[in-house]
Amino acid sequence: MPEWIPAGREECGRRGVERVQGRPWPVGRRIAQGPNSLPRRPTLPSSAKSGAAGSPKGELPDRLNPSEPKGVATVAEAKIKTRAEDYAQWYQDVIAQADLAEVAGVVKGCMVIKPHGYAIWEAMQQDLDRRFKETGHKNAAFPLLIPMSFINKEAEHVEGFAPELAVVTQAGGKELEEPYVIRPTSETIIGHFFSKWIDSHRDLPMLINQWANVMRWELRTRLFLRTGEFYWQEGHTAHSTHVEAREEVRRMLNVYSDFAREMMAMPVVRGIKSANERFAGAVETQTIEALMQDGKALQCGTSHDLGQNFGKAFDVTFQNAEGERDFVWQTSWGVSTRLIGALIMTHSDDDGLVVPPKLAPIHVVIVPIYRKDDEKAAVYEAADKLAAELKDDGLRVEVDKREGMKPGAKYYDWERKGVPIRLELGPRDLEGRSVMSKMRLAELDERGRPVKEILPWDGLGVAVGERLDAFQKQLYDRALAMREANTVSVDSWDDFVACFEGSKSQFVYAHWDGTSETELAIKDATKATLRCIPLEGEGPAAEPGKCIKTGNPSAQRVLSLIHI
RNA sequence: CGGGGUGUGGCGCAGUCUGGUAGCGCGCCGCAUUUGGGUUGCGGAAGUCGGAGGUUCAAAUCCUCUCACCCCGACCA
Repeated sequence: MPEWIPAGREECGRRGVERVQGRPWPVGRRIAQGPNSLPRRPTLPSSAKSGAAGSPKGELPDRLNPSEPKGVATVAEAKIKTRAEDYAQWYQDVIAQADLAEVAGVVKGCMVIKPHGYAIWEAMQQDLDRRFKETGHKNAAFPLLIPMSFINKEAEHVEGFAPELAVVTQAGGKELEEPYVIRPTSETIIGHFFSKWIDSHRDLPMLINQWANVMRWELRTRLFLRTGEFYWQEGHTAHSTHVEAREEVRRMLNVYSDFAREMMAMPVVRGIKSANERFAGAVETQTIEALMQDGKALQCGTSHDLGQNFGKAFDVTFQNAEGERDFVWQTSWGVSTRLIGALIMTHSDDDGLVVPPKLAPIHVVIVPIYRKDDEKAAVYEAADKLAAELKDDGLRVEVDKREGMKPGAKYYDWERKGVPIRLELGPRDLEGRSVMSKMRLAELDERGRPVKEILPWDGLGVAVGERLDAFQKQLYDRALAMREANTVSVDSWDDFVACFEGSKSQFVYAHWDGTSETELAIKDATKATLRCIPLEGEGPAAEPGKCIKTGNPSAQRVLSLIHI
């Protein structure tokens, strides 16, 4: 084995290790070696069942990429439908195979988020919570049940939410005098408390966030994307001026877009919703929109300028420095467990879940390889030691000691679950004080086998950290490339219609005359909805033109496409 | 709310038309075998057939009622 890494020193080389915000793994100060700079192990006998050759898995510039060779059907392919075959089924299969969640079944439209899925949500929460606190917000909790009369106080709010309310009419064995609704969102009940808490401009701004579950009785549900009950965070703030409230709306929208980009490795377009798509009761709704692999858009987060609407409905007033009483200016903003759906549809592939390392429940899985009991004991001992060291480096590590399962079966299992890096550790590695490492999106060699690399024990944490960094970046670049490849600007109605022929969908920038009538007419004709009017710096440069539908003047292009 | 469908071991299904011993695959448990890309064999445990009523000597199967969930459309983070 001439290419084998020679035995190294005892220490695991964590000197010179530092942590970076939002990045739990160690990062070496020394220059990162390219992933291909280390020797590759001699080739192993290839299994007859090994999957598709060609088509490097690390690239997915086109969505779906239906021309991708399928190769011999494997067990994995039988368990997960390909995206090209049936995108909706693929989505369900990925969730089932990665053990993220399941349909509750006993409760209509609701889901059970399983530990592996919830861990992703916890990672999201942790980072978002940090960002909220850094921008001055404090967490609080308000009642799950809201008096029906509260919902009725804001005209547009009632109208918007009435159809999806779940109502409690009985409690303690008696009919309630006034029914409660299970919160669909908390503007009303928080408005009530703001009116108690706010009296002076010195009480402002009031910056509150709540982590909670909410219920909206949806007619059609999909795991994570739209369920009867979901988990989210709702920020609620009150300000003394509209200008300050609008700054808050934009600030939190940017928190969301930064989070999407940095943590989820997901590019988003920031924009303003049309009147039709606006939050019920808001003056303006700002949004981040992402393009999924099937060409559809997903609204991933919203930030609302509530104006004084709820202030007036709940009598939230304050006395300003001049001694005059005024209604507060409020905002609200939220992201939900839908983001997990966005994550799946942005990065995952036909082999299962792919998660960016910064949100991955498990960064590294160590698969021990052995034949005999004595080998097993030695390999387990080494695996535990390496795992402990990697954990010391801040990595989330799992040693897969399941008995009666061949290593190959474990490989597939962890790949379906989206673990970014797998380390294979066997007797030969013990001799060489090394491990065989394989990335979740490893390219395939000329013979269709995934490229693996040998990493020495010495400095393993740093080497793994570098690879996780590269993986995080690779995912973002790939997602951005996919979005760019599926974004067009059109100027004529015919070109616009062509963008949505059949089941096609993509990001389309087009001129619109700004009226709801035209927006609805376009939707009727093409199923395409207006996702947002892009903020400055998003999409093509703002330039006047003519509406593709009516020919009326338009100040700038808007983003339109079919949504999920 | 319309349209369609499904309820049978943990999961996926067959059996229902034509009433007569509760079946199959996967999973699970045990033993052996295997282990660097989805081992194999033998043995085993596990089901009030969604619920109620009815017909019958006999009901998963036929009749009536009922409940729940899923999928497709209209609403939405």
